Amino acid sequence: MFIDMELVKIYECLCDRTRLRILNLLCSGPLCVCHVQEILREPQVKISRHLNYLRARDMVAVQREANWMVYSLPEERSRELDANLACLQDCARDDKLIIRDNARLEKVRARLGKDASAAAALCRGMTCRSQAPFRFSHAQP
Amino acid sequence: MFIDMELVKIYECLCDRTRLRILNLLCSGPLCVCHVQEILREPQVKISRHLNYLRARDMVAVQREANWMVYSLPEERSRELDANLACLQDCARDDKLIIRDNARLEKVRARLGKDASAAAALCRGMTCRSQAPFRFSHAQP
DNA sequence: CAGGTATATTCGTCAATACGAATATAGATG
DNA sequence: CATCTATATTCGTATTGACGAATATACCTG
Repeated sequence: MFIDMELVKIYECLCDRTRLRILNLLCSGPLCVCHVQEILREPQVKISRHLNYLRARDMVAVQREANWMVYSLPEERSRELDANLACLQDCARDDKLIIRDNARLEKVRARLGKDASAAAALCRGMTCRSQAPFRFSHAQP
Repeated sequence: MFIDMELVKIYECLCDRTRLRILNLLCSGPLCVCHVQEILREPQVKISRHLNYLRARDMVAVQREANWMVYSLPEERSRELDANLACLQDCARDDKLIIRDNARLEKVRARLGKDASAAAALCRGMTCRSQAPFRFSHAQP
Protein backbone atom coordinates (compact mmCIF):
# COMPACT_ATOMS: atom_id res chain seq x y z
CA MET A 1 0.00 0.00 0.00
CA PHE A 2 2.71 2.45 1.01
CA ILE A 3 6.11 2.52 -0.54
CA ASP A 4 8.01 1.81 2.63
CA MET A 5 6.01 -1.20 3.54
CA GLU A 6 7.32 -3.36 0.78
CA LEU A 7 9.16 -1.75 -2.08
CA VAL A 8 11.84 0.20 -0.24
CA LYS A 9 12.43 -2.79 1.99
CA ILE A 10 13.05 -4.96 -1.05
CA TYR A 11 15.53 -2.49 -2.46
CA GLU A 12 17.29 -2.25 0.89
CA CYS A 13 17.79 -5.99 0.76
CA LEU A 14 19.08 -5.90 -2.79
CA CYS A 15 21.48 -3.00 -2.41
CA ASP A 16 24.28 -5.05 -0.92
CA ARG A 17 26.43 -7.22 -3.12
CA THR A 18 26.44 -10.21 -0.78
CA ARG A 19 22.69 -10.15 -0.17
CA LEU A 20 22.05 -9.82 -3.86
CA ARG A 21 24.15 -12.92 -4.51
CA ILE A 22 22.37 -14.83 -1.76
CA LEU A 23 18.95 -13.96 -3.11
CA ASN A 24 20.01 -14.98 -6.57
CA LEU A 25 21.01 -18.38 -5.20
CA LEU A 26 17.78 -18.85 -3.29
CA CYS A 27 15.82 -18.22 -6.46
CA SER A 28 16.93 -21.68 -7.52
CA GLY A 29 15.73 -23.29 -4.29
CA PRO A 30 16.48 -23.68 -0.59
CA LEU A 31 20.06 -23.84 0.66
CA CYS A 32 21.72 -24.28 4.03
CA VAL A 33 24.21 -21.70 5.28
CA CYS A 34 27.25 -23.82 4.66
CA HIS A 35 26.36 -24.23 1.01
CA VAL A 36 25.84 -20.53 0.57
CA GLN A 37 29.16 -20.05 2.29
CA GLU A 38 30.83 -22.57 0.00
CA ILE A 39 29.42 -20.97 -3.12
CA LEU A 40 30.08 -17.34 -2.25
CA ARG A 41 33.42 -18.09 -0.56
CA GLU A 42 32.75 -15.53 2.11
CA PRO A 43 33.33 -15.90 5.87
CA GLN A 44 30.58 -17.53 7.90
CA VAL A 45 29.84 -14.48 10.02
CA LYS A 46 29.25 -12.40 6.96
CA ILE A 47 26.84 -14.87 5.41
CA SER A 48 25.04 -15.39 8.67
CA ARG A 49 24.59 -11.71 9.34
CA HIS A 50 23.23 -11.02 5.90
CA LEU A 51 20.85 -13.95 6.14
CA ASN A 52 19.70 -12.55 9.45
CA TYR A 53 19.18 -9.18 7.81
CA LEU A 54 17.05 -10.79 5.14
CA ARG A 55 15.10 -12.85 7.62
CA ALA A 56 14.33 -9.83 9.79
CA ARG A 57 12.70 -8.27 6.71
CA ASP A 58 10.79 -11.42 5.75
CA MET A 59 12.70 -11.78 2.53
CA VAL A 60 13.68 -15.34 3.38
CA ALA A 61 12.30 -18.14 5.52
CA VAL A 62 14.33 -20.51 7.68
CA GLN A 63 13.83 -24.02 8.84
CA ARG A 64 16.14 -25.91 11.13
CA GLU A 65 17.30 -29.24 9.77
CA ALA A 66 19.26 -30.94 12.52
CA ASN A 67 22.43 -28.88 12.74
CA TRP A 68 21.68 -27.07 9.54
CA MET A 69 19.58 -24.03 8.91
CA VAL A 70 17.87 -24.23 5.56
CA TYR A 71 17.05 -20.86 4.05
CA SER A 72 14.58 -20.36 1.26
CA LEU A 73 12.45 -17.70 -0.30
CA PRO A 74 9.21 -17.33 1.63
CA GLU A 75 6.36 -19.42 0.26
CA GLU A 76 4.00 -16.47 0.21
CA ARG A 77 5.64 -13.75 -1.83
CA SER A 78 4.30 -10.33 -2.62
CA ARG A 79 3.82 -9.32 -6.20
CA GLU A 80 6.58 -6.77 -5.72
CA LEU A 81 9.05 -9.33 -4.46
CA ASP A 82 8.33 -11.73 -7.28
CA ALA A 83 8.64 -9.00 -9.86
CA ASN A 84 11.93 -7.77 -8.47
CA LEU A 85 13.41 -11.22 -8.16
CA ALA A 86 12.49 -11.91 -11.76
CA CYS A 87 14.05 -8.60 -12.74
CA LEU A 88 17.16 -9.47 -10.77
CA GLN A 89 17.49 -12.85 -12.43
CA ASP A 90 17.14 -11.20 -15.79
CA CYS A 91 19.62 -8.41 -15.07
CA ALA A 92 22.20 -10.58 -13.40
CA ARG A 93 22.33 -13.22 -16.08
CA ASP A 94 25.39 -11.69 -17.70
CA ASP A 95 27.23 -10.70 -14.56
CA LYS A 96 30.50 -12.56 -14.11
CA LEU A 97 30.16 -13.03 -10.38
CA ILE A 98 26.62 -14.33 -10.65
CA ILE A 99 27.58 -16.68 -13.46
CA ARG A 100 30.34 -18.10 -11.30
CA ASP A 101 27.98 -18.42 -8.35
CA ASN A 102 25.45 -20.25 -10.48
CA ALA A 103 28.10 -22.63 -11.77
CA ARG A 104 29.15 -23.47 -8.23
CA LEU A 105 25.54 -23.82 -7.25
CA GLU A 106 24.99 -26.40 -9.96
CA LYS A 107 27.93 -28.41 -8.71
CA VAL A 108 26.56 -28.39 -5.18
CA ARG A 109 23.16 -29.47 -6.38
CA ALA A 110 24.67 -32.21 -8.53
CA ARG A 111 26.57 -33.49 -5.51
CA LEU A 112 23.47 -33.42 -3.37
CA GLY A 113 21.58 -35.22 -6.08
CA LYS A 114 23.59 -38.35 -5.29
CA ASP A 115 22.02 -38.51 -1.84
CA ALA A 116 18.32 -38.61 -2.48
CA SER A 117 17.30 -38.02 1.11
CA ALA A 118 19.63 -35.09 1.63
CA ALA A 119 18.54 -33.48 -1.59
CA ALA A 120 14.92 -34.09 -0.79
CA ALA A 121 15.34 -32.58 2.63
CA LEU A 122 16.97 -29.52 1.15
CA CYS A 123 14.29 -29.13 -1.44
CA ARG A 124 11.39 -29.66 0.86
CA GLY A 125 13.01 -28.08 3.87
CA MET A 126 11.95 -31.13 5.79
CA THR A 127 13.61 -33.62 8.10
CA CYS A 128 16.20 -35.92 6.64
CA ARG A 129 16.38 -39.29 8.34
CA SER A 130 19.54 -40.62 6.75
CA GLN A 131 22.41 -41.24 9.14
CA ALA A 132 24.67 -38.43 8.01
CA PRO A 133 22.57 -35.87 6.23
CA PHE A 134 24.55 -33.57 3.95
CA ARG A 135 27.74 -34.62 5.65
CA PHE A 136 29.55 -36.07 2.68
CA SER A 137 28.66 -33.14 0.54
CA HIS A 138 30.82 -30.78 2.53
CA ALA A 139 34.01 -32.77 2.04
CA GLN A 140 36.52 -30.84 -0.02
CA PRO A 141 38.23 -32.63 -2.93
CA MET B 1 29.89 -6.98 -15.97
CA PHE B 2 30.30 -7.01 -12.21
CA ILE B 3 27.44 -6.67 -9.81
CA ASP B 4 28.71 -3.53 -8.13
CA MET B 5 29.24 -1.66 -11.32
CA GLU B 6 25.61 -1.26 -12.11
CA LEU B 7 23.08 -3.37 -10.31
CA VAL B 8 23.94 -2.63 -6.69
CA LYS B 9 24.23 1.04 -7.57
CA ILE B 10 20.72 1.00 -8.98
CA TYR B 11 19.33 -0.62 -5.87
CA GLU B 12 21.16 1.88 -3.68
CA CYS B 13 19.37 4.64 -5.53
CA LEU B 14 16.02 2.96 -5.18
CA CYS B 15 16.28 2.05 -1.52
CA ASP B 16 15.24 5.46 -0.25
CA ARG B 17 11.62 6.52 -0.29
CA THR B 18 12.28 10.01 -1.59
CA ARG B 19 14.63 8.91 -4.35
CA LEU B 20 12.20 6.23 -5.40
CA ARG B 21 9.45 8.81 -5.72
CA ILE B 22 11.72 11.13 -7.69
CA LEU B 23 12.71 8.42 -10.11
CA ASN B 24 9.09 7.47 -10.57
CA LEU B 25 8.34 11.07 -11.53
CA LEU B 26 11.24 11.31 -13.95
CA CYS B 27 10.01 8.22 -15.74
CA SER B 28 7.28 10.46 -17.13
CA GLY B 29 9.73 13.08 -18.39
CA PRO B 30 12.09 15.88 -17.28
CA LEU B 31 11.23 18.07 -14.32
CA CYS B 32 12.83 21.02 -12.60
CA VAL B 33 13.59 20.91 -8.89
CA CYS B 34 10.77 23.18 -7.86
CA HIS B 35 8.21 20.95 -9.54
CA VAL B 36 9.59 17.87 -7.86
CA GLN B 37 9.44 19.82 -4.64
CA GLU B 38 5.87 20.86 -5.29
CA ILE B 39 4.78 17.32 -6.06
CA LEU B 40 6.55 15.53 -3.24
CA ARG B 41 5.91 18.31 -0.71
CA GLU B 42 9.30 17.86 0.82
CA PRO B 43 11.80 20.57 1.82
CA GLN B 44 14.07 21.90 -0.88
CA VAL B 45 17.29 20.73 0.77
CA LYS B 46 16.03 17.21 0.90
CA ILE B 47 15.07 17.12 -2.76
CA SER B 48 18.28 18.78 -3.82
CA ARG B 49 20.45 16.41 -1.86
CA HIS B 50 18.74 13.32 -3.22
CA LEU B 51 18.95 14.65 -6.76
CA ASN B 52 22.64 15.21 -6.18
CA TYR B 53 22.95 11.65 -4.91
CA LEU B 54 21.29 10.36 -8.07
CA ARG B 55 23.38 12.57 -10.31
CA ALA B 56 26.62 11.42 -8.70
CA ARG B 57 25.65 7.88 -9.67
CA ASP B 58 24.62 8.79 -13.21
CA MET B 59 21.03 7.87 -12.58
CA VAL B 60 19.81 11.26 -13.75
CA ALA B 61 21.08 14.00 -16.03
CA VAL B 62 20.82 17.75 -15.43
CA GLN B 63 20.59 20.76 -17.64
CA ARG B 64 20.51 24.32 -16.52
CA GLU B 65 17.57 26.31 -17.81
CA ALA B 66 18.07 29.90 -16.72
CA ASN B 67 17.48 29.77 -12.98
CA TRP B 68 16.05 26.28 -13.16
CA MET B 69 17.79 22.95 -13.13
CA VAL B 70 15.97 20.45 -15.27
CA TYR B 71 16.51 16.85 -14.24
CA SER B 72 15.77 13.88 -16.43
CA LEU B 73 16.64 10.25 -16.84
CA PRO B 74 19.90 9.90 -18.76
CA GLU B 75 19.42 9.46 -22.49
CA GLU B 76 21.68 6.44 -22.59
CA ARG B 77 20.37 3.93 -20.12
CA SER B 78 21.76 0.52 -19.30
CA ARG B 79 19.59 -2.52 -19.81
CA GLU B 80 19.59 -2.98 -16.02
CA LEU B 81 18.36 0.52 -15.38
CA ASP B 82 15.59 0.27 -17.92
CA ALA B 83 14.50 -3.08 -16.58
CA ASN B 84 14.42 -1.84 -13.01
CA LEU B 85 12.59 1.35 -13.84
CA ALA B 86 9.98 -0.67 -15.68
CA CYS B 87 9.71 -2.98 -12.70
CA LEU B 88 9.38 0.00 -10.41
CA GLN B 89 6.61 1.51 -12.49
CA ASP B 90 4.81 -1.79 -12.46
CA CYS B 91 5.21 -2.38 -8.72
CA ALA B 92 4.41 1.14 -7.65
CA ARG B 93 1.23 1.46 -9.65
CA ASP B 94 -0.93 0.57 -6.69
CA ASP B 95 0.99 2.45 -4.04
CA LYS B 96 -1.01 5.25 -2.46
CA LEU B 97 1.87 7.69 -2.27
CA ILE B 98 2.90 7.10 -5.85
CA ILE B 99 -0.66 7.44 -7.04
CA ARG B 100 -0.90 10.78 -5.29
CA ASP B 101 2.43 11.87 -6.74
CA ASN B 102 1.32 10.92 -10.22
CA ALA B 103 -1.92 12.83 -9.82
CA ARG B 104 -0.04 15.95 -8.78
CA LEU B 105 2.37 15.43 -11.61
CA GLU B 106 -0.46 15.41 -14.11
CA LYS B 107 -1.75 18.68 -12.74
CA VAL B 108 1.67 20.27 -13.09
CA ARG B 109 2.01 19.01 -16.63
CA ALA B 110 -1.47 20.23 -17.49
CA ARG B 111 -0.60 23.67 -16.16
CA LEU B 112 2.64 23.71 -18.12
CA GLY B 113 0.78 22.63 -21.23
CA LYS B 114 -0.81 26.09 -21.38
CA ASP B 115 2.57 27.63 -22.01
CA ALA B 116 3.89 25.86 -25.07
CA SER B 117 7.41 27.18 -24.82
CA ALA B 118 7.78 26.37 -21.15
CA ALA B 119 6.44 22.89 -21.65
CA ALA B 120 8.62 22.36 -24.68
CA ALA B 121 11.68 23.53 -22.79
CA LEU B 122 10.87 21.17 -19.98
CA CYS B 123 10.37 18.29 -22.34
CA ARG B 124 13.41 18.90 -24.45
CA GLY B 125 15.57 20.19 -21.62
CA MET B 126 16.43 23.05 -23.94
CA THR B 127 16.46 26.80 -23.72
CA CYS B 128 13.15 28.59 -23.40
CA ARG B 129 13.07 31.98 -25.04
CA SER B 130 9.79 33.24 -23.71
CA GLN B 131 10.00 36.26 -21.41
CA ALA B 132 9.08 34.54 -18.17
CA PRO B 133 9.69 30.85 -18.53
CA PHE B 134 7.84 28.68 -16.03
CA ARG B 135 7.21 31.65 -13.81
CA PHE B 136 3.45 31.63 -13.89
CA SER B 137 3.33 27.93 -13.27
CA HIS B 138 4.70 28.29 -9.77
CA ALA B 139 2.01 30.62 -8.60
CA GLN B 140 -0.10 29.05 -5.90
CA PRO B 141 -3.90 29.32 -6.16
C1' DC C 1 27.66 -35.71 29.47
C1' DA C 2 31.91 -34.66 26.51
C1' DG C 3 33.13 -33.25 22.22
C1' DG C 4 32.11 -31.90 17.47
C1' DT C 5 29.76 -29.34 13.89
C1' DA C 6 26.76 -25.68 12.02
C1' DT C 7 25.17 -21.38 12.89
C1' DA C 8 24.16 -17.12 15.57
C1' DT C 9 25.36 -13.21 18.57
C1' DT C 10 28.14 -9.77 20.84
C1' DC C 11 31.59 -6.26 20.70
C1' DG C 12 34.15 -2.54 18.99
C1' DT C 13 34.97 0.17 15.10
C1' DC C 14 34.54 2.50 10.79
C1' DA C 15 32.16 4.36 6.78
C1' DA C 16 27.97 5.87 4.66
C1' DT C 17 23.95 8.17 4.83
C1' DA C 18 19.80 11.15 6.30
C1' DC C 19 18.27 15.29 8.07
C1' DG C 20 17.34 20.37 9.18
C1' DA C 21 19.26 24.87 9.81
C1' DA C 22 21.89 28.17 7.99
C1' DT C 23 24.49 29.90 4.30
C1' DA C 24 26.32 30.21 -0.39
C1' DT C 25 25.99 30.47 -5.45
C1' DA C 26 24.29 31.40 -10.13
C1' DG C 27 21.51 33.55 -13.12
C1' DA C 28 17.63 37.02 -14.01
C1' DT C 29 15.75 41.51 -13.31
C1' DG C 30 15.12 46.28 -12.46
C1' DC D 1 24.94 47.05 -8.83
C1' DA D 2 21.10 45.57 -5.64
C1' DT D 3 17.93 42.28 -5.37
C1' DC D 4 15.19 38.26 -6.21
C1' DT D 5 14.61 33.37 -7.26
C1' DA D 6 16.01 28.66 -7.80
C1' DT D 7 19.13 25.56 -6.36
C1' DA D 8 23.35 23.81 -4.05
C1' DT D 9 26.60 23.30 -0.17
C1' DT D 10 28.28 23.25 4.47
C1' DC D 11 27.83 22.05 9.26
C1' DG D 12 26.69 19.35 13.06
C1' DT D 13 24.45 15.31 14.46
C1' DA D 14 22.08 10.90 14.70
C1' DT D 15 21.22 6.50 12.60
C1' DT D 16 22.29 2.66 10.08
C1' DG D 17 24.98 -0.72 8.28
C1' DA D 18 29.34 -3.54 7.28
C1' DC D 19 33.07 -6.02 9.01
C1' DG D 20 36.27 -9.32 11.65
C1' DA D 21 37.47 -11.39 15.99
C1' DA D 22 35.90 -13.75 19.60
C1' DT D 23 32.36 -16.12 21.87
C1' DA D 24 27.92 -18.33 22.49
C1' DT D 25 24.23 -21.55 21.26
C1' DA D 26 21.91 -25.58 19.43
C1' DC D 27 21.86 -29.98 17.95
C1' DC D 28 24.19 -34.37 17.08
C1' DT D 29 27.19 -38.30 18.29
C1' DG D 30 29.63 -41.50 20.87
